[in-house]
Amino acid sequence: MRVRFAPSPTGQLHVGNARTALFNWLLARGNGGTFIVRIEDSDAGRSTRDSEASILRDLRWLGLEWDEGPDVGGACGPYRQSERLHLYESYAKELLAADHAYYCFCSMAQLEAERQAAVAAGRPAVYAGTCRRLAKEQALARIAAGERPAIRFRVPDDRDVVFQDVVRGDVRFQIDVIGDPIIVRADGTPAYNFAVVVDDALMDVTHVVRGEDHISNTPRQILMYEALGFTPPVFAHLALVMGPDHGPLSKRHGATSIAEFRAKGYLPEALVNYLALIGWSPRGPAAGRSGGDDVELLPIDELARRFSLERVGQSAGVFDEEKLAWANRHYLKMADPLRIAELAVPHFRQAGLEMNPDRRGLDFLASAMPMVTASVDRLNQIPGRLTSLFQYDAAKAMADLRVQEEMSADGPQRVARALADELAHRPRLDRELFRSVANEVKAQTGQKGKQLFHPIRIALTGLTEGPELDLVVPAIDRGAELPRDAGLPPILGCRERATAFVAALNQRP
RNA sequence: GUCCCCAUCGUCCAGAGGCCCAGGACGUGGCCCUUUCAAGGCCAAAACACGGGUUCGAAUCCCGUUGGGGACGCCA
Repeated sequence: MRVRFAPSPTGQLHVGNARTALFNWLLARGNGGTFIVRIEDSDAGRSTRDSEASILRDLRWLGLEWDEGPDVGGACGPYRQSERLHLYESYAKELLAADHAYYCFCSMAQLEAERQAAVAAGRPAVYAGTCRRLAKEQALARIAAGERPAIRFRVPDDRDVVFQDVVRGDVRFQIDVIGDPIIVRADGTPAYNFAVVVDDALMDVTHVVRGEDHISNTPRQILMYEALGFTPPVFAHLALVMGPDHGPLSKRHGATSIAEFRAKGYLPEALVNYLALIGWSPRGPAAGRSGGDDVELLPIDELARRFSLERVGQSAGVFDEEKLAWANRHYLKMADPLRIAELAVPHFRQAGLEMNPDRRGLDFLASAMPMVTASVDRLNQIPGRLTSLFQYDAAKAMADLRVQEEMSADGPQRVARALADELAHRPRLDRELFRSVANEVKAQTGQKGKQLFHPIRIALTGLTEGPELDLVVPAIDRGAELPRDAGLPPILGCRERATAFVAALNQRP
């Protein structure tokens, strides 16, 4: 089995295309097949190397490694259409010689007028066939005279085209709605429908899995396979991914490119897992209705093991970022804290916290991850959840109305003072020490439960909400012990915080 | 306009004639847990687009309607 993903390098890798790539990858990996990446850059004007590089980078980031491709080579290269021009040229000659193709001198304006006339008359908007019957000598003469024709494939007119689509079943196209497609443009470059056929055939692609937007190209491509003497591959057309309004997914729905999702702090394994769930389910008929195997969150290898084209759905799916976020939370919790810490660093910087942590700094950040990964959707929310670590300003905290309100009562004030006193003669806190301190404060003030812990939270973090104190407090004091050159912003210890807070408390009107 | 595809809870899926007065997941609501916000646990509401057939029996098969999507490029 040989499958391919063939993006045209004209922009970012979109979630829809990424899903197509993923399904191809799953199919190949689940069947011991070969996954090929081919760059469809036959439109030189729109294709860029930057775009190619970013698409390849995104595919790698998703973990969709390929066996053959532009940068890794392979037996059927080159893998950029722009480097295969000689091949298209030779096959075009072959088609011309066999009269399966002909020169077309029609002007764009003429074509456009014919198209409009056809639509107005209620006829299919296909090429009228003006140059179809042009004698070859005549065509050659016009070329000799300096005209630059395009080359069209001659679609037979005596039969409909029927093919078996793995996800759609039998698909039949009436032949009269298939116009003769251009296979070589006037400038000599190959057109899409022709280049794919030549490439897929020469690369021995056995299964073409692509978006449904290509389904209407399939009959002409099949005709070309036949004219060229190649055996057509198995086709599978995937329903498209839609936006929440059931329209085409677009920027107005929010992020649409893989790069954007990465930038927002989604993990590749979450994106891959979620994408696999649009139009496919790891639950087979075997799962039954009594629940059974209802697991949707699976590692990519397991997805590949279970994947089958036959089980791919036929209807379009709406992209649901909420469900993506759910998958992301899951993988955030599963992931190695050190990895998450490393991934979070750029987000801290983006949030305005300059840092360049070394090993010790990263270990510290990693130690703080368990208290946030459970309560966050994405990496870019981590800094916000951890502000209490790096930013402590007693005066600023006292300026908060909610804080003022809470601290206006006698009980909370006594808690804050007792806490400061207690901390004054204590070493840096770990979890156990913090508990004993809390107990001591409780004994001295008679405050307990919420009355006890909320003031402590405010005094130590300056905030009225945040991660569990049991976790934050030890983290703060671990951070306070970090050497300056660990590459993190300085962290004020709990003792200093409590003292500063009481001072601010005393100063307020 | 022409052709092609699609149609189960708000969303993603399960369902391949009786197992379904339809099952799971996300989201939503409620409850529990809890020093806060979350997380987590439990419970609940929520769908077979419509109309005709076929059949003893249809979410499942057929036809039509409606609705949605896609394609009709010297873009891919």
